[in-house]
Amino acid sequence: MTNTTMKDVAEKAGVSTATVSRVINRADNVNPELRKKVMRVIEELDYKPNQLARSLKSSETNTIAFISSDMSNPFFIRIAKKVEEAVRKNNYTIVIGSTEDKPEIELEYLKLLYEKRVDGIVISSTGENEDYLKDLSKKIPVICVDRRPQKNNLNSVCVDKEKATYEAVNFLTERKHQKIALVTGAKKIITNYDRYVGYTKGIYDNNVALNSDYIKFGQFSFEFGKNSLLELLALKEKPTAVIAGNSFIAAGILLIAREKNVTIPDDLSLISFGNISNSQLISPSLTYIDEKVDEIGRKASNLLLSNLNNKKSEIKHIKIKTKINKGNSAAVLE
Amino acid sequence: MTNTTMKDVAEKAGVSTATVSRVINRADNVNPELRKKVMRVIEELDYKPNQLARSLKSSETNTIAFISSDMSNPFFIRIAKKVEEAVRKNNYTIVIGSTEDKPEIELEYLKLLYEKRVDGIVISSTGENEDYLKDLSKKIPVICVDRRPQKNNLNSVCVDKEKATYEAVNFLTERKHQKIALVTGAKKIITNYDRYVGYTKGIYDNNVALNSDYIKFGQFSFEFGKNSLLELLALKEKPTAVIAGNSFIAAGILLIAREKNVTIPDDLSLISFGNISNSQLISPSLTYIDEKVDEIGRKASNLLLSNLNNKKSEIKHIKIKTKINKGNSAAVLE
DNA sequence: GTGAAAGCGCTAACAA
DNA sequence: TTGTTAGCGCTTTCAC
Repeated sequence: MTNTTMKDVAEKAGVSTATVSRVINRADNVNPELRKKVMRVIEELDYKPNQLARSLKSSETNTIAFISSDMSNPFFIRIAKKVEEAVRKNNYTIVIGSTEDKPEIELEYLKLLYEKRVDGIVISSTGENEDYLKDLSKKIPVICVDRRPQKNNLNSVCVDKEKATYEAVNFLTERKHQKIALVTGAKKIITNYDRYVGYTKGIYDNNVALNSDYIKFGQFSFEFGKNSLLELLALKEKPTAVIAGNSFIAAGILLIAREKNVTIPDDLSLISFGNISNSQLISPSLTYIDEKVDEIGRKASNLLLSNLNNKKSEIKHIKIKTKINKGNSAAVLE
Repeated sequence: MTNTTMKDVAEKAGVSTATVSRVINRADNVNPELRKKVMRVIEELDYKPNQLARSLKSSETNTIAFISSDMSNPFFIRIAKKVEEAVRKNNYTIVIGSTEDKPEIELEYLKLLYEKRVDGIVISSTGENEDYLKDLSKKIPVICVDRRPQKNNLNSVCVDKEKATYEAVNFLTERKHQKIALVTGAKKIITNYDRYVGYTKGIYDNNVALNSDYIKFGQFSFEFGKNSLLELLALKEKPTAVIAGNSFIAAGILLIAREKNVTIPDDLSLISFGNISNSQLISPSLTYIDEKVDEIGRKASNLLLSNLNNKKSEIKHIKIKTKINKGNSAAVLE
């Protein structure tokens, strides 16, 4: 079951491979008669051009990579989906990689994908392989999404997590909260640093006492949300409000609150980065920071495509503005 | 910024490309001295082999494709993730495609991916391009997941939806339900046909009256779940139980039930294919058909990998057994 | 152990 | 308009 090649078609049609190539590439300089004949043979032989060979010549694979920590996180999926839709229209396919936020896996993927000569990369990076990314970006477009590059100048489409967190603190202090906790993902991840900075600045500017017990770094997971709230509830000075770094954490917090009869928002206010799944079925409705996920996806795709089409485009840093979507999970203290 | 090639390395190291090739492929028949020298030059030049060229020779791309209707559906994501994990360990990358259940998009993807010479395909197909799939399967392994092939003999790893639905009907009749509705996805999709058959057989075997108003085909969506329940509630003879074809539909049903003050399970029982996201936060807990999603993913990966390694493996049909996971959404009628 | 050379399937410059 | 040919970057005989 060996594959039909252009040569087979050429022979059977009694023409050269160049002519076959012209036919399948819709070049106009080929005799209509011949074209028809070739087309017929292509049909008969069920010939399918080998993109590998094409790519080897053109050094374009029409493939882009999407790398994130976790492809089962709705946040990344929504971005990936937008990117997929956008690039498909431009005849690209998309290969995906989940790194579990492990730098080794990330690096392995980056190397592999470069060797496979993907035409571009969209990545939400661990941050540990940034120099490698910078090198890559000299050869193919690299777009950082959600997590901003730290020391290198790379294209990026990110939410301003610092500002968002700062605003969340303001939102809470305006509602008279003074004991505000921050529960978020791993310390190493730049977005959590940004949340931390936004948080501490907010605390400072609002003349609130800084309490280190209120700051929890861990994972973006349901479990971590649960455990963190358990710890916070065990403090002598319980917080009156929590800012959750993502929706998995928020869900964990909601669950423990319910189990421990901590009423949200009466006993505890909660603001989350991003809304939780099936939120319509869960009460109270969350007050959450809308990260404009689709906008991230759209802008990242556009940036990628324009870089793909124009090698010389200059590096852009796009900041997505968030807004707080008011639900019923944040109360005003008397 | 032209790429370093094997030739560059060979020249700089003063050897032939054959030797370089042997070095990077860890062939044993190369002088340790030379090997070191070549390695050093590879480092210096930061040489990365071009997989495209390799693939052209070997006709293996180490890439597999995962095609489903909707990559943002948790059901498919969980399967895809299992597949990704499994194939990554074997040095494959995974390219994904969402078809939105449109046969044209599916066909477009299949053609494109074949031209790109993916080594294998895992697909949850619309069913409309099955002959094309069969052709493909003569060249590369094709594994159908979740949706069984209809007329062709293709590898498959599927849940027995007919049996599962039949059992759900039994489960409900045992609890004295006689007015049971089925709300599921599009009629064209084979799994919905199977659900329909399982449903009607269950109705027959339990001597329940068949009521066509109780059967709703539509989409696997939240919206369709909502609209369907609205319609069912408008009937003179309202059903006492609903079987939802997937968790999106179930979520829609839960929402409308809540809005219309229809208490589940007191006023209406609900059984869903698959549990909903954040189920811990939603009450009542669902009685659902556990489709063993991870098992599907695992078995599909294994089947794929064994086919990849052994071209002559025979076609297998793996049926996944479901089981009903009892929650609090299905009541016993007095 | 090493190199020369052919070839994987295609495209594109150049000739005819 | 069409064919010849070289070459994309690599692997792999086959000599040496």
